[in-house]
Amino acid sequence: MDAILRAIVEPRRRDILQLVQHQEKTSGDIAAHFPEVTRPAISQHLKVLEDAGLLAMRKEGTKRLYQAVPERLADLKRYLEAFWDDRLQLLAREAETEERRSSLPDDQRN
Amino acid sequence: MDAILRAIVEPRRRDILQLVQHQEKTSGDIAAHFPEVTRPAISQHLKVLEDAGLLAMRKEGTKRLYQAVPERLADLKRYLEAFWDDRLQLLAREAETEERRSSLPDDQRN
DNA sequence: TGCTTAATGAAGCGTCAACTTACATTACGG
DNA sequence: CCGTAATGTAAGTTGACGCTTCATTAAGCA
Repeated sequence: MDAILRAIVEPRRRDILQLVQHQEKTSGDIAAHFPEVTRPAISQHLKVLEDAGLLAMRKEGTKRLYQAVPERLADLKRYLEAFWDDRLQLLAREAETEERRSSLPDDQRN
Repeated sequence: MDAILRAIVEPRRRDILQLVQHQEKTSGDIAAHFPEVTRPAISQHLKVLEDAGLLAMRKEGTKRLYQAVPERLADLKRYLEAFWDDRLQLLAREAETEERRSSLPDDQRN
C-alpha cells in the first residue's frame, strides 16, 4: 500500500495514470505527452507504476501497451476510507499509553 | 492539494495523524509514541502537517496541543474521488494529440 | 544477416527531505 | 529574577529519487 501511495504522489505519475486510465497506450505515446522530459524518464515512471500494481503492460511486437489497473486504485480508495474512520490503531496505542499513565502518581504524568 | 498528498505519504506522519485524529495531544505526548526518532524530528513532522492544514495547534502554557483537522482530510478525499473518475484532463490531452496525428502522413506517426 | 524502430537498462548528477545534535525561545513556579 | 520544563529552530549529514546521456535488448523487415 505504501508503494501505491508513493507512486501517486509524484504528479507526473498521476498524469500518466490519467492518460491510460480508460485506454491502453504505448510507452512512446505516453512519452509524447510529456515533451519536457525524456523517454527514459517516462519509462522509469512506468516501471514504478507497474511495480505498484497500478499499471498493466502487454507486449505487442516491439511495442508495449500500458493500461491502468482500476482494482489497485480501488484498493487505495478503500485504504484511505479506512484511514479516515478507523480508530483501531489509535485505540490500541491509547490503551498502552493510558495503562502506563494510570500506574504512575499524578506528578509523574506529563 | 499537493501539500496534503506529500504530507500523508510519509508513514510517520500518517501515524501522527491517526494519533490526534480524535483527541488533542501535546507535542511531547506524540513524540513519546515514536521512541525510534528524536523529538525534533516529530516537531518537524508536526510543522509539515500543520502547514498542510491537516493539524490545528493551540498553546496552553508552555505546552502545544495538536489535533487533526477533519475538513482537510475531507478535501483530500474529494480530490481523490475526482481523480478516479475525471476524464476531463485526459480528454483535453487526447484532443490535441489526435489532431496533431491526423495532420501527419502515416509514416510520420509513431 | 544487418538495419531500423520501440523501448528499457545503467551510470552518474543534482536536489530534496528526514534525520541528528546543538542551541534558542517561551512560560511557569519558587 | 532564575531555573526548569516544553517545545521549536538551525545547521549539517545522508539516502532516496527524478532526471539525463549513453548503451543495450528485442522485434520486424529488406
